[in-house]
Amino acid sequence: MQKKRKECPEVATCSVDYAFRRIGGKYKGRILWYLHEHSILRYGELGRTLPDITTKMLTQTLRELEIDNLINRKVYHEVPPKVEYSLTEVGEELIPFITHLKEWGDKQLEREQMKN
Amino acid sequence: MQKKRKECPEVATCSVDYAFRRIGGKYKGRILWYLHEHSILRYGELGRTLPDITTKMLTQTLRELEIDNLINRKVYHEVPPKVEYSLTEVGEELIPFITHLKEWGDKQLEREQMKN
DNA sequence: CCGAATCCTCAGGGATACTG
DNA sequence: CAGTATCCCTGAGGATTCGG
Repeated sequence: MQKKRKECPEVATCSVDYAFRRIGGKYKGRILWYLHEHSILRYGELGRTLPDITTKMLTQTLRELEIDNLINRKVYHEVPPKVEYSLTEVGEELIPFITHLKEWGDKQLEREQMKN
Repeated sequence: MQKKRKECPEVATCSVDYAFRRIGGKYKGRILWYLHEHSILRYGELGRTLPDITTKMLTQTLRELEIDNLINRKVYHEVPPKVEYSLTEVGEELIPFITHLKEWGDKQLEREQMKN
């Protein structure tokens, strides 16, 4: 264990780890889900949909998702500015599994309700 | 945005966020996946399967998964000691979606190979 | 309206040594 | 073998201010 932490071959080629690094973080799951539900959302709309996020994290997270080719960013050069975000095809491919995960979460939340 | 960060109702009841908090972190995805692949793994076997993990994180992560009722911990009171980990039913319910995610990751990794 | 730029905090994680 | 116990550090994320 823990020798040569970086460049570890197991980690480098593990698709589970690969995928989790791409959708990990505090907000990526919810952003992908909301974009799926609404098809298109503007920057400000996303911000209101995630009440606990700061502009810094919103921008940063959107950039990462864009670089990983999970979302599209469409800029309207108007005044006032307008930017729309939507899922790419690759991003859409993640939806079935986020749906699965959400259903699981709903079930667990219900179970926890039962106890109280 | 960012007023009253904690106890935000949207976050408290969002099942997507709920689920991601339970399977987030650096190792949980891989641990669940390996436990699914092997059915039962001992502490040391898990450690060898995740070459980049430390004993501290391995123990800590296993405890969290156990508290969330995703894995079973079975202790054999022998010398030398022996502890086996396996998925609970609730944990098994996550497998279809981790499978989905893994397939997605494999496909992305292939695409990245193509470019090089 | 949609960010960029700073500065800062803190918790997730790492290294190392020790134990029943 | 299967952990504990410490100490430590990095980087994800937060608060605030400024700009086109």
